[in-house]
Amino acid sequence: MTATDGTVGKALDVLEKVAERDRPVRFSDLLAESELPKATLYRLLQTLTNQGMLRHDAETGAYSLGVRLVRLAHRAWSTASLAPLARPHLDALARQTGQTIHLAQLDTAQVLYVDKRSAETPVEMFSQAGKIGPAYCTGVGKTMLAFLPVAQQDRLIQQQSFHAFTDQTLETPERLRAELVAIAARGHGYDREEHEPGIICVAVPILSAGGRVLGGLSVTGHKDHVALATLEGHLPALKTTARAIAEDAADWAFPERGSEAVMTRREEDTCRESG
Amino acid sequence: MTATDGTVGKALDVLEKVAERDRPVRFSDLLAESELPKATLYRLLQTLTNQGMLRHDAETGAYSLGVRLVRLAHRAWSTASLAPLARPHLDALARQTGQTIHLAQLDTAQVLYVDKRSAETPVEMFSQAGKIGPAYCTGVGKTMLAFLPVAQQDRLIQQQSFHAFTDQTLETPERLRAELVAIAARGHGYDREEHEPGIICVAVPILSAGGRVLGGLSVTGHKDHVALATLEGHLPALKTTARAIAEDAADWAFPERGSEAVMTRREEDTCRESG
DNA sequence: GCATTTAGTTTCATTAAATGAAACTTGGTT
DNA sequence: AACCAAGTTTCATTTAATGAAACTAAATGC
Repeated sequence: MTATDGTVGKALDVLEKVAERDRPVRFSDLLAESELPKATLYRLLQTLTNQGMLRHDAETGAYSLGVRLVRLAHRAWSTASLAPLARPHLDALARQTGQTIHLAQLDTAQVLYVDKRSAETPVEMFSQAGKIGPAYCTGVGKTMLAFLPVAQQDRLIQQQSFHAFTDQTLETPERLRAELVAIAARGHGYDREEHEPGIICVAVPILSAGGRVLGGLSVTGHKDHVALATLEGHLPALKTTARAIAEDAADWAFPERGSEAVMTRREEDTCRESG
Repeated sequence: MTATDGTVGKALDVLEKVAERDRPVRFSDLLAESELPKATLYRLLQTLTNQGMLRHDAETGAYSLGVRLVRLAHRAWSTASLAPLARPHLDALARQTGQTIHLAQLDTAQVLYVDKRSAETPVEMFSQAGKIGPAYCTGVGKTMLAFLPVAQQDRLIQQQSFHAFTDQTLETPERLRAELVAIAARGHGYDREEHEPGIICVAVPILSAGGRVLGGLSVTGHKDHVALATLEGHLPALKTTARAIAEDAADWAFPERGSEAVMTRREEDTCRESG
């Protein structure tokens, strides 16, 4: 991001710029907010369009994300995210707790919600997921940070913006660090209206056998409807679910180094029963 | 793809290579199937990892798709595909017909299924969608091809592989071309077990006001369970749905050049009610 | 209807970055 | 201990990216 990473880095930045907007963007718009000189940006856009990562509407002249990205998206979703594998576990947890469940992973210094389940809207996948949030003031965010190796933790703390969303938000690296120590000692984290007034949650980390942070899991509620103590009551279920997800992830990640083993879990990527 | 497009093209090819496998890939595996020299591949992988497009597991040394791609996924999905916008329409159509519905778009010469709805599994989004299939032997594929400008149509026909999935598969460009003419004249296409034995479908194109192919829509069934005539009976509903989707897409794509207008449809990309 | 601005595209000498052969390091084998 | 395989680094060479500026096309103003 900062260390531009050559041409590829620039190209990906451009891609990101297009992705940020949720409407097609014209060349000049991108040019305005980009450091890049006209010709460079132009050629990058051409390349990305060529590659199917962007689409260029001939009529309006606007760029939008391309279908190739959508295809990669599916792959990324089912390979890199815990979501598909965690699905049944989240379903069970949602049913059991009757509360809103979040499944998150770290995207550099931010929290990426990869799935969300609420009691009311039973199965709502990609529509709700895919969103990002701050790490320093959310239950899952802080909890994931808490279980990171110190070096990485320090780096990410420095990257936090420490905006005071509410009067409960931890506003300094020091306070956050203290909180992380407490979370690590306790084994789970809280969100006490630090991001949004009224919203509270209890979160646990999803850890690999080696102790690596795979993701975070939380039960969330509004304090007018549910007490923090009630949410804490779901801790055993949360922990069981987190462990179950971690186990499934381990089975999947590398069953036995190098073998092309079983492959039961995911269907082929070509659409059968086509139409 | 063929015209490597410089460094960016190569980097994206590498990304694709990783995406193809549904397990983490080791450096040597990629090296084996790549044209690129060791050092070049190595640096590209580093760059992509740096950029968050890939993840590199320190323990196993394997590469997998990164979370940044998952985040882009959400964006691509909700921006570049018809899926989110078509959702309510598909729900209605599925309810009305009681059959399996496919929503597809063209990804270069292939069909990309962006959503699928079946009577049995009511809402199943990303898990089922995102898959790709051949254009020359699926209902949606042929139908989309049929409504393309000739130049593009010719180009894409040349890119078809014409593998005989079943004994019904159209095996030559000539036969396909004849079929496309018939589809264009008729306004809708069929799949008569051309891709999978037993699977039949009726498909219509989703066309913009200007006649551009936005996507394809189909009702699919197994011939043991439903007659082609029955599926044809759903044609009015299919057409209505296709038109409705096209209209929504038009409204969305460019409401009034350059204005930052209404923006009612999609929520902000940051997660509220966080957890 | 002509001049002018704005948006997008192309050119080309310069410069920076990608390249890849080979050397090196690391960890596991026989 | 010698060997081998996998991954990483080096560095002179080559190639491709760069960006200022010129150009074109369309839209807008006078």
